[in-house]
Amino acid sequence: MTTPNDLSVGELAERAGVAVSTLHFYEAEGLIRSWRTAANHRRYDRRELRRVAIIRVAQTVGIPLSEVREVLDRIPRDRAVSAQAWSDAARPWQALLDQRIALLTRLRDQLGQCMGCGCLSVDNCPLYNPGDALGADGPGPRRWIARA
Amino acid sequence: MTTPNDLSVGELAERAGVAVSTLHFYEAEGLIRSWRTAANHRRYDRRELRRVAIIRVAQTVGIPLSEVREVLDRIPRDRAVSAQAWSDAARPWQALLDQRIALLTRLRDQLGQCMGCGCLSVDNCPLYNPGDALGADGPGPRRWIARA
DNA sequence: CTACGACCTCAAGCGCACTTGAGGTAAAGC
DNA sequence: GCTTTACCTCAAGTGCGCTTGAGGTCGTAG
Repeated sequence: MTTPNDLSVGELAERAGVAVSTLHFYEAEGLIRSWRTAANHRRYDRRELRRVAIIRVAQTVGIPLSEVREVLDRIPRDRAVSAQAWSDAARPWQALLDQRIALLTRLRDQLGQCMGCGCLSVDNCPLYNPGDALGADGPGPRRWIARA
Repeated sequence: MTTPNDLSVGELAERAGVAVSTLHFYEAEGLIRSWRTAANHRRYDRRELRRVAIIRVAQTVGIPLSEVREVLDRIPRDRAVSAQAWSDAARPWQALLDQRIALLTRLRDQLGQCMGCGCLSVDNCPLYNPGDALGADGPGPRRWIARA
């Protein structure tokens, strides 16, 4: 049983729209935090809901969890957080979004033309600039994020 | 040695800005095609360069290779392809880009506010709508693609 | 008293998009 | 002849973001 101010995993999962296993995972990754009941069950402060929501939004934008953690780590848990502080935390992501929107707009406007004209190549295509968007080295899936 | 009209893997890799291993991979996945010399070396028609370029651009936008293949498969190799045909092939991706740009714009304009106001939740946040963008089921990384 | 559901842990699996490594061939340059 | 370089194959590894499975605990309802 939970009070109106703390949530079980099941409850948090439902309210946040994610699987219980996902919350376990986020917690193991240090993105959210819980304490335990006598029965060793997790309890979450209601405010963790906001963190989960932010994680999901960031995922939508393609921000890796490691970066989400960096942002979340700067937000204190022991005291009230002003709306301003949250907005400030979101600032770097807004810049990222700006870049990303610009890139996609460029792609949209030129894709048909470029595919048609055959100009696509490393040297001379206005779109095809690998360093621009696909910077990741090493194995694993390429991430599309347009990094600064 | 290659004639001006066909390329070795190394040449194609350099001109396309990808690793040789990537070309091997794309070929195994049926995205590009080659024939072999007497020494069992791959030779690519120059036009494969355009295919590789398109694959990379699609990757930038986050389109999975399976879908890229579907598009490429509709483009004939045995005859000249009109600019119009290429543009037509790009059409579904343009629609996707439109959606994606709209989503990101929405995010950019509301992220700071939403993070600040604490409205983020499944029920009532204008941004936080999981079905909207994170539709993938099952294991594996979530893809952010806003699917139609 | 037993069944049920919700929770727990830990290890392993999965899908994608590649890369890396081991072991080998074939032609070209010194 | 020897070395270098470019290529070949096939199997296995990598990183991310989770899910799945096996095996177990706890507390309430019937």
